[in-house]
Amino acid sequence: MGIKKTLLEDIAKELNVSKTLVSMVINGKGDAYGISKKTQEKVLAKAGEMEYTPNVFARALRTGKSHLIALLVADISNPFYSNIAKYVEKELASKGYNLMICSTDENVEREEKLISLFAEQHMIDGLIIATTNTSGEYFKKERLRNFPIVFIDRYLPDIESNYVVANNYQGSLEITELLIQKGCKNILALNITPSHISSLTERVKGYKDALKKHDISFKDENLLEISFDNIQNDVKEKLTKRLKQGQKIDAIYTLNNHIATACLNVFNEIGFDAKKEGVYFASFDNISLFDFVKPNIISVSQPLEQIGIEAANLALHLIDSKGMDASTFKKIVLPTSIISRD
Amino acid sequence: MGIKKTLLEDIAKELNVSKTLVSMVINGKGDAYGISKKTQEKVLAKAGEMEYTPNVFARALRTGKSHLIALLVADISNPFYSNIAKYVEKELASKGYNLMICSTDENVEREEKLISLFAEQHMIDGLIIATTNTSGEYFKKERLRNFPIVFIDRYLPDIESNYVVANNYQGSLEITELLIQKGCKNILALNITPSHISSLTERVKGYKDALKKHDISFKDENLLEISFDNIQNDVKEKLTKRLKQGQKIDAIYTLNNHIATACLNVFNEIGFDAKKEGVYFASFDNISLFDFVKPNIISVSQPLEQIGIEAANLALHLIDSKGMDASTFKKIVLPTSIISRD
DNA sequence: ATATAAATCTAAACTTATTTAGAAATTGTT
DNA sequence: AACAATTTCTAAATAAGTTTAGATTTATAT
Repeated sequence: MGIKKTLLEDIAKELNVSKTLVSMVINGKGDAYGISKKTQEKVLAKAGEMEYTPNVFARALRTGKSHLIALLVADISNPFYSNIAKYVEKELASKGYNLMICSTDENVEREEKLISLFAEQHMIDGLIIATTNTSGEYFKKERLRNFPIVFIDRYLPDIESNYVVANNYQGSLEITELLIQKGCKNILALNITPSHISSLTERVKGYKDALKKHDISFKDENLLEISFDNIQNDVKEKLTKRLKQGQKIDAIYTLNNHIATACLNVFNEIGFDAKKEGVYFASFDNISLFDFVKPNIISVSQPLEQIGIEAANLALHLIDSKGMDASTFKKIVLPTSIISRD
Repeated sequence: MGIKKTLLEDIAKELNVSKTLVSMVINGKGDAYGISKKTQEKVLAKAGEMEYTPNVFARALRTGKSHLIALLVADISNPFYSNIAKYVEKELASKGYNLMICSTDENVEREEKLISLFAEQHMIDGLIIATTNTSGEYFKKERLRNFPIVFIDRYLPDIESNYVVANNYQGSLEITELLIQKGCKNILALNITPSHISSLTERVKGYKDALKKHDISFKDENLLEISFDNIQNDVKEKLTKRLKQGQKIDAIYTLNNHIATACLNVFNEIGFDAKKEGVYFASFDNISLFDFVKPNIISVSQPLEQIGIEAANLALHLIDSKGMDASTFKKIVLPTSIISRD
């Protein structure tokens, strides 16, 4: 292993002091423990010279703090999550914390295994999670009580929790209204099923309420439920079928970026030209490349940077006020914006 | 902190055995240490019943292994990296390792700080990195000698190292040849500068060699160097200028997905319609949404999954054969493919 | 029954830091 | 100079595992 790592004890020996003292100084507690300025300087100088870096495991073992926070997302390759991840990391780095990003692959068991590994064993100090779980049952475990957890994107209705989400209801309401203003009456919405996920149910609610608000009656045939396991094929089958029967569609509105991409693929496959057909295409979630995609996409943009920053800071807050504040849950709901691309 | 965590000692006391024995059994070394089957069963049953999970810090402190591998990328929000990250994680998870993904923001100091924090302190067992460093100097440090490091995407020419990269030269050669076959003579390439990065220099080389191979002389005015700090503006300025002067362009070829996106933005801004102008648009790197972007993009697709899997396994191999194998470096170069989208 | 070998188990050391309780050195007071 | 009060520092305990060296117990051979 190349060269031996410098230990506290090595510095202590060099300076003929105790490792206790060295530890105190290096942790910035020299003044608090009444170590003379001169000694402090000596220690810091020697530590620098010997390139001392503390062993994080020994430190974490003793203190119970790792300065590590984990971010669990369903799929890190989804730009929605990878962008949030970037901002979470940046914010945490500025506060002396490191981020572990893990992708659960929308797999509940894997999510629970990771939480168990990281959180229950206190490998991490806090957890930020876009959960794929549909019930809060798992999070009620005794071991997770009082563990700092921040939900992002999605929260679980059946437990009290701290969360940072976009205003899915409002965003969905607004984009639907925009379509209505453009003259659309028959707006076909595509949702993922099973969708106990809070963000999606609220988007559906926003869609329906917008219709109601403008006296358009909701029709079952205008909400396609796409099976998560088989998005591409399911969109192809159900969309093709719907396009052929039922009332003519004025707009297609996908409730997340996954379905949007699947739709675009299907448009290509079946040779459906939305522009020619006079059909608007809209989607919740915004991806920068949407700017160049044909057909034009009207989209709801979530404040990714803000979600990241708020989630990071909320996690740090929970860590600092461990237990003190356990009774009050912070629920942060951030506004979305519509990108219309006419 | 809710309920007290179960310790080895707790199990030992319950069963009236030593914690040594419990540790051995739990680590699957019961047979090796000659613990009777009956006792082993007893221990495992009790451990399950008491929901024992080992303290990773204590374990790592004693063994020097954390079963953690870090993946450092320049920008996790870049789909190229986030996709690789997904596959690396999946592969490692299947082998009992966990992945820490960190984004260095193309910032050399941050990269070095993270490496120092993770690798030099042995917080991680291995490192997979798309380095933003331009020289291998930092990696020659005594402390990093023999530390398992796998470079991905980019390697440093001035040091011997283990790496997994796409065949950037070949891919660039092929896409340039494809453009030439389509009748292009004046192919404008846009590169990032400063580009000591191996992947980019090889793409430039592939581009130039393709021209040479087809007896087309390379012109300086057909290779724009875009400043990394200011991609968008720089592309706008230099591309606009080039479009107005010099010989007419037959194709625009961006050397990575960042510049491709910047170009698309500029096309929009200045109202340049590549199709109308009869200009092909090509880019190294492929993003799934490219399928729907106008103008059509001819692109070089890198084998993201394969890169991820190979990198993960190479890292694990290095960890296993710590030091044994230090003299032979594995250099894995994977083939790319062209996606032509006519 | 006794010595030897094999099987099974354990006490204590060890990993590297932090923290507690208290010792030693210095300063101040009379 | 004697005693108290500060200031400065340290030995030892501690975190929770793994590993080493060796102790017991059981089985086998004579």
